[in-house]
Amino acid sequence: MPSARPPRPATLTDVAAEAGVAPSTVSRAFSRPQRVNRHTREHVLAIAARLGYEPNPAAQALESGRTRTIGLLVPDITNPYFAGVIKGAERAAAAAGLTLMLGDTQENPTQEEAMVQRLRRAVDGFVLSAPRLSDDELLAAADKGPVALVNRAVPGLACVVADFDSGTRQIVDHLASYGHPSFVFVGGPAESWSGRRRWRGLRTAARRLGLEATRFGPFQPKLAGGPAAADAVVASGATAVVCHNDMLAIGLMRRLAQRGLRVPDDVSVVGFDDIFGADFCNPPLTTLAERTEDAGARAVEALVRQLPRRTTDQPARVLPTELVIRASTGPVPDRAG
Amino acid sequence: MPSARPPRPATLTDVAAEAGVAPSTVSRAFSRPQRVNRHTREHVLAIAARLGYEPNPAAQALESGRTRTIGLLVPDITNPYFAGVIKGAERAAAAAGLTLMLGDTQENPTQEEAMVQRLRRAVDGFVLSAPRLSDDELLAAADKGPVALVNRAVPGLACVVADFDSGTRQIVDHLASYGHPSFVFVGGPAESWSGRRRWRGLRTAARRLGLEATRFGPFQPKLAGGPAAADAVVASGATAVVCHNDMLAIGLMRRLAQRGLRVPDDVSVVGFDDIFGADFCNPPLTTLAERTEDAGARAVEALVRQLPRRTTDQPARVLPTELVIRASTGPVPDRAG
DNA sequence: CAAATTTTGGCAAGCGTTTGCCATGTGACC
DNA sequence: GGTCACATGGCAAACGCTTGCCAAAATTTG
Repeated sequence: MPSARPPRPATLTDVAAEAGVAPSTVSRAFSRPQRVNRHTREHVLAIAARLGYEPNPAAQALESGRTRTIGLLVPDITNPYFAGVIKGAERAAAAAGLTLMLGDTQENPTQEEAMVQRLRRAVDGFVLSAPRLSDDELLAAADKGPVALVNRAVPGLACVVADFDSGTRQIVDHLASYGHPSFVFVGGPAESWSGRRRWRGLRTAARRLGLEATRFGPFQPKLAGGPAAADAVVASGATAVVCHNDMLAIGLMRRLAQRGLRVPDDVSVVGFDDIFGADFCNPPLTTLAERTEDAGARAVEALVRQLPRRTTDQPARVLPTELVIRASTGPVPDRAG
Repeated sequence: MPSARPPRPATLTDVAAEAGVAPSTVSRAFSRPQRVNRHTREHVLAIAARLGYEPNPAAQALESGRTRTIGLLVPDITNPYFAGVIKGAERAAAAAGLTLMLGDTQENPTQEEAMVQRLRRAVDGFVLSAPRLSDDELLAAADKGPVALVNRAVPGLACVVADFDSGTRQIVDHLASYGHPSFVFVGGPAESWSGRRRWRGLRTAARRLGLEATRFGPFQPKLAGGPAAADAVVASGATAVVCHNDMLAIGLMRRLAQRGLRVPDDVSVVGFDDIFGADFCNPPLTTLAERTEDAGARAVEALVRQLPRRTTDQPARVLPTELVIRASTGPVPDRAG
């Protein structure tokens, strides 16, 4: 063994020299196994293993243009809803040999745009979860590279969305069955597509069943948005509230409790997402469950599918939703007067 | 304007040609502003802006060896504790112009090792949150590149840890003040350094105050670990329980409720972390709060500090903890017999 | 057995930057 | 007016890998 082992990490060239073949052969032994004789390949692989060779991703990316990395942007990492999406995406990405670059856009369209810009050259594509960007901006982004959307449908783009039509109908059915003549929808950010979708579904279902639906908001889709929403609800005298998401619903319930209102005796509360915590808050929250990990995983898969070449048409993948009835909803209160 | 705008993204060379300078000048205009005449620089920058030039990160990484990216590995993304760490790390990384690569190790040392291996060449350094690897393995990893640890202290490595000594003392004081003669510690994974640290602190504090402390476990540090832990606790007849973390504590409380035990009337429960949900579960959980976002941010800062050159010595940064007393703890029950 | 075909491996040209080194221009200093 | 130092810009060699193209070898075909 004449050649000294270099102190720096072994390169493909080192392996080639040690194995007595050309660098191209080593490269192909890894990336196009069938392009090289089995015997040669095994020899090369053995040498590579002995030298502890690991390809330099930067060099690979430079030449091939592929980074084996995808960007995942979420509005708020600390919202357990997105934690689920991240987990699912991470799993699917790992399965595809891809690495995840994570960005927290802080519910901010400007920030989102900036992150897409900044990461664009560093990733092979984006999964955008609940993006706050406009359709046009999203389309523009998709023009420069593969994109998959979670809970946002834009014609022509790969989308994974929850089945809000059926879900909102379930919610309204549930409320109607308890005798509520009306409800208020506590809305989230105006830019939220899923928020608009939820409201649309609720309103349609309400009309069909003869309930009256009112929309309040916008409110921050976090615990912190709850108090303001709760106060508006109290002032309105509503008997039932559907909140933009569980964070808001939980924040609202806490404020309601502070103000002496009982859930569900005085007010029924429904959320969206079925996040971690929805089943052990007090009372346990009735909410529309979404398969968040699936959503993340499906989005990555959709992205992977367009990685080699962009496919022509991408049908929106819609995920089932399911109303989880817990203790935060109940019959309409019997208020004399 | 003689040169046609290329359809592909503009490269540094394009900018150089258009500006009538050498590529090296363009490069320096960006990376070493003071190395080039102000007039020239402004001209170059203007051309670059007009051409929409953005440096190719792969090419930069290849030549410079720096990727402007750091890896963040956590045991479980869906644990809100780590969501906080991630958020803080993301913020600090963005502030330093760095991007985060995220990995979920699934509480699995093997997985953790594999991810470090896989990402090593793609990042400038790692933040390892609650790593399950052994000290030696961690040291070995640090030998190949910068590393910062969260809630794990290894001599010679940059560490950010919560102040468990003071924290555990607060817990035991609290329990003692309620008259509990003893308590059990419901332990998490054996590989968890912070778990060992917590137990050590509790035991020491217990001895000092004349309480008896027993350790159960290991249990999974998730909601799912709660039932088994609860049953063990019930069987033991303990009046107070300190859990490895809040997830476990909440899972345990739910099981306790199912079995007809009231918290805190029959059993007091204390957790660690003060995660999202700890304040609105039923009853609200007494727990040791940790500044998770700070922890993430500090770790990234410590990492950034060793990015240009490794510093000689890294004192562990210790973060304050604070006991949040809520409703899950109370006086020792008055059990006749 | 020669010709045609398929495998297999090597050559060399990049991919888009950074950076060490050198050449020039400019002003300062004596 | 000459010497020096410094500011500025260019040259060219990497960085480690991929890939189009070609040649040699092996295999099939007529």
